[in-house]
Amino acid sequence: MQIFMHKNAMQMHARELQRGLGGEVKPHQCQQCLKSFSSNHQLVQHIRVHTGEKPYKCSYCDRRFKQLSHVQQHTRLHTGERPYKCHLPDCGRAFIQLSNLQQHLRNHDAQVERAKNRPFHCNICGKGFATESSLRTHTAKELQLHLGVLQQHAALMIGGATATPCPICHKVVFGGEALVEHMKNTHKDPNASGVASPPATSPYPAQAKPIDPYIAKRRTANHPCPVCGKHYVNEGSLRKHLACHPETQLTSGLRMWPCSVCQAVFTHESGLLSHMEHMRMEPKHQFAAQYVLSRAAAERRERDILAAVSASAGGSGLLNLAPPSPAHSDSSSNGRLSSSAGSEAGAAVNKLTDLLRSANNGHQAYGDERVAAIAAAAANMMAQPGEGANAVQVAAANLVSAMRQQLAREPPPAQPPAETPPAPSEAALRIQQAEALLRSQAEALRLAVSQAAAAHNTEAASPLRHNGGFPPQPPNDASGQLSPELVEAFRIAQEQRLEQALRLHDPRMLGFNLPSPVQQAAQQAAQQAAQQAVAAQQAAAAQQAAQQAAQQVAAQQAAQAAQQAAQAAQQAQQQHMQQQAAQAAQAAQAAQQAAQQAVHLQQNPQP
DNA sequence: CTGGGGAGGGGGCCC
DNA sequence: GGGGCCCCCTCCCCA
Repeated sequence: MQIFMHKNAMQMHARELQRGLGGEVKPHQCQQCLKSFSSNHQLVQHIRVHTGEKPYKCSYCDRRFKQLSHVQQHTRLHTGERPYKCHLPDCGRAFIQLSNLQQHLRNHDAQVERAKNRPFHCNICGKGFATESSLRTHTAKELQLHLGVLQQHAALMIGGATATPCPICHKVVFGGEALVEHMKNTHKDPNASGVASPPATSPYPAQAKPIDPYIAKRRTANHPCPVCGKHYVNEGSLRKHLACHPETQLTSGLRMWPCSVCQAVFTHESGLLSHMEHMRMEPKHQFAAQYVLSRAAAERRERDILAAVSASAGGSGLLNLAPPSPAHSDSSSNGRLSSSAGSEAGAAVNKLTDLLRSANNGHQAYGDERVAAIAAAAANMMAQPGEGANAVQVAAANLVSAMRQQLAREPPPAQPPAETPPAPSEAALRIQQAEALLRSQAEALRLAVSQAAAAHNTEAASPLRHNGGFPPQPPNDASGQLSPELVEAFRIAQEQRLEQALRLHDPRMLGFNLPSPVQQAAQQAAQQAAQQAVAAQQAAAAQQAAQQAAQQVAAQQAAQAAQQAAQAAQQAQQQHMQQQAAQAAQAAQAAQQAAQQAVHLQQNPQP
């Protein structure tokens, strides 16, 4: 590039010299501006500047130009041809004009220079800062904005691989059937199929009559972002905008592995890992590389540990649930407890599984193993003998309550008639939301377990207490054995945490040893985690109290308490007091759960 | 406000 | 002489 620039500069300089020294005669002068040209052809071309004449017309649209070359350049807008490609690794951008590529290359150089001057990078948005203090200021100021972005990402992640953008309007629908419905209803396409379009070499959808991107752009701002819905007048603006939505790579059900630093995308995890390995010393990639590589290593360790735990504890769990791994589940068991379980907890799990299945509206394969495993784990803990209710049991009750509430949630009041059941996409979305909720509940459960273990500090406590709720090794004796369902529940919680850490590029969530510049941030994160644990404990205590009160007094009082707590939660939410709202909501949940249990006890008095 | 890409247009050179 | 191509500047829009 440097050579190129020098060449151009030298050419320009040579021309100026030639003119300045009078080496070239320019007999053709414009009568309006008195400019001189060496040929009549150039003069005629120039005069069009004054007359406004545009003799060259685009064959694709109505635009006209003064020079033929400008038509040719413009035509690339219609054909999509981008002959000037950036040769730099991990870029691959292409341009219609060479000058745009040259400017782009200059921007690359400028970026490298800025990266040198700004070595402190935000783990979330990637912005660079010259000093650590300015980075801290940014982190404190932009936290709300970051949270918004992360929530947006999380919303799409709930959709996961079933989130499919419409090839015409780019609206995101969930599932192939929903896409078919959307194509029929919105685009009047009777031949719509849910099959994703083949990988397009062009950024525009493959159709019998291709859409002219330039015409489309000139007509209206009809380039909607499939994630946030904002519209852009041209493809470039949308593509630029899409850089802030890495999850838009999740099209056609094919999982992609994007680098959040340089926007490079890989079709396999190994590609991303080798990319990070290669870029780990580059300043902008430094943090992201460390976390991505660490996450991959941690996941490998997890898989090994789980395999060891399953091998040693398999079949000896309190609940004889089929192992959660898809490889071990089949259509006959389908996550349902065997009849040998026979316990009340087993019945509860079976009921929950049925609820899941009915709410799933026929999509039985979706997440059955996971949610059934969580339910089994929760019921398992509830059924364990102990000295009264403890935090773990209460948290488990909370989990089950949340599942019941989520699964019993009715569709919106304006229900369609019975002959027109809700669209499969809605049902699938509800299930996905339910799973997201259950995952967060599993995380809360993990916190409650570790908090309870730390508080009581008993020797008989679960082996979870020293490692954040995740069982790292097989138990030593039969009394300390964990059921595979419980292992799965905690594995899911851990997996969720890892996903968050990956998306945040935040080492604090992984608990790794950190380099000194980020230790302070890690301490802050640890404090926040401790606060969360305290909040969980408080909520659990409130639940416990409500549960006991309901059992001792009456279901009516508990129901009243639940109503009051729900009102408090609503009030707190209105005041944007999210933490208080969460606690109140948990209390409400617990009270409701207590009410249900009290009713159950009244109806089924136990000996 | 700044950075970056898209796009239009003027002018020069080569064949 | 004219067509074709290239270089470069500039403005606009968007994040």
